[in-house]
Amino acid sequence: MGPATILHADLDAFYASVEQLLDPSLRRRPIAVGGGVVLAASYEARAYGVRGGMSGWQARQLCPQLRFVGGHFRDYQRLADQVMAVLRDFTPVVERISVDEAFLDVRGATHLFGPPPVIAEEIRRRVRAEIGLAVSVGVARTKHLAKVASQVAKPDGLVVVESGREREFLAPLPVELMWGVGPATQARLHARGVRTIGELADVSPAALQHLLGDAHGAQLAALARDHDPRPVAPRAKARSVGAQSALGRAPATAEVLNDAFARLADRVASRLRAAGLEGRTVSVRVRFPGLRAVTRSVTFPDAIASTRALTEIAAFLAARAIEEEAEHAITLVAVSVSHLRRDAGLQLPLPFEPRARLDEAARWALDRSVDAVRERFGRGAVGYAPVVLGAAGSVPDEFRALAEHDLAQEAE
DNA sequence: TCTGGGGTCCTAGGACCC
DNA sequence: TCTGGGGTCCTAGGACCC
Repeated sequence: MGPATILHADLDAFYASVEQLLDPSLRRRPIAVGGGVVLAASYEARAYGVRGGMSGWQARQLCPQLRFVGGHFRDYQRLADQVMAVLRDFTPVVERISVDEAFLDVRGATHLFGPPPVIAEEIRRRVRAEIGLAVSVGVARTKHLAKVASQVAKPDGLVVVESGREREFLAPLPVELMWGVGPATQARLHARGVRTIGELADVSPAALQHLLGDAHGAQLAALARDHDPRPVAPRAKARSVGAQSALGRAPATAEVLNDAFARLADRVASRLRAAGLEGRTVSVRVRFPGLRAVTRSVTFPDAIASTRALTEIAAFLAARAIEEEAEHAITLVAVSVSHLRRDAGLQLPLPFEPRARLDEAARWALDRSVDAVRERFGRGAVGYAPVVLGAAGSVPDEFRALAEHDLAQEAE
């Protein structure tokens, strides 16, 4: 059994903490970032039961004096990047898993900086002193344990799980603290009388697989017994790139679909081209009032990366799905491209609809020139007509960018 | 009065091939 | 006129994560 050298560092109530850092009058007060939906709540707001993901009105019911603040999304990215830079001062083995959290393996850093708990405290001290934010840290032998430990450490704490005491640490904790246990799994486990990780470890892997499916059951059985071999590693290459847009309640017309998918396809295709990627499969998701949603996808022999091809394919798939479902209103549309590969440079004509076969190479070349202008003058400088005119997107691009995964890894 | 946006992985059935 | 098994790919849906 190896030593506990894996750290999980997680910024506390990140968006809300940044707002309180930027505006001292918000400190020690219940605030929420967002409007229609709570993107993040300060700890003062959480004391009232306010949680991320809640609708705004629901949050106000719980906490009438709740202050909603606009998101300074560029500052979130900037400050989180500074925190990551601090982490990289201790080891290059940093795996960033979202804007505000990361794993580190400090195995090779102890001779310079001391044992892992000392490194963890130094990280917390520096992030507090240099950036002004609280970061909680878990230290353990595995990623899963380190992550659970940082959750237990919050707010503004440090929890070290000593090597050899892992199962003792896990046993009393509720199952929903485990990576991979969400509402559905939690409900199934509770129905079986399993509430703690210790109780979960007492269930046979076979029984868990029967209850939760082969892969998921086996994984939870392993994690509950503290078997987690995953190393801290840079992110694997991206497998899909997508974008979505909530529409409120919109009529399911061709105009709405064309406009929405033009905007989404523009985002997705630009990111693909910037990363030198293209994809063979286009998937579309349409959500109807009542949260029911359907998915449609199509896979081509050749990959695409042009905005126009993606727009046409996505709008076509969505229109067909809406017709099949006999719906007349939609609340959300999404498009995603998968089966990614390095762009071949040579773009073949797309055999999607022979009548309207357009030269994919020409579209791609046009898109590249649009990308180049935007790079110099900004996104608003140039765009296809529906994108420019339909710029009523409710969410700023800076927020979308926060959630994007890094595509800058080699694919295939 | 009903949850944003960007992702990953798994499952199950059907088509198709050997 | 159809028995048996194995593998891959595609599609649709769902759970989960931040």
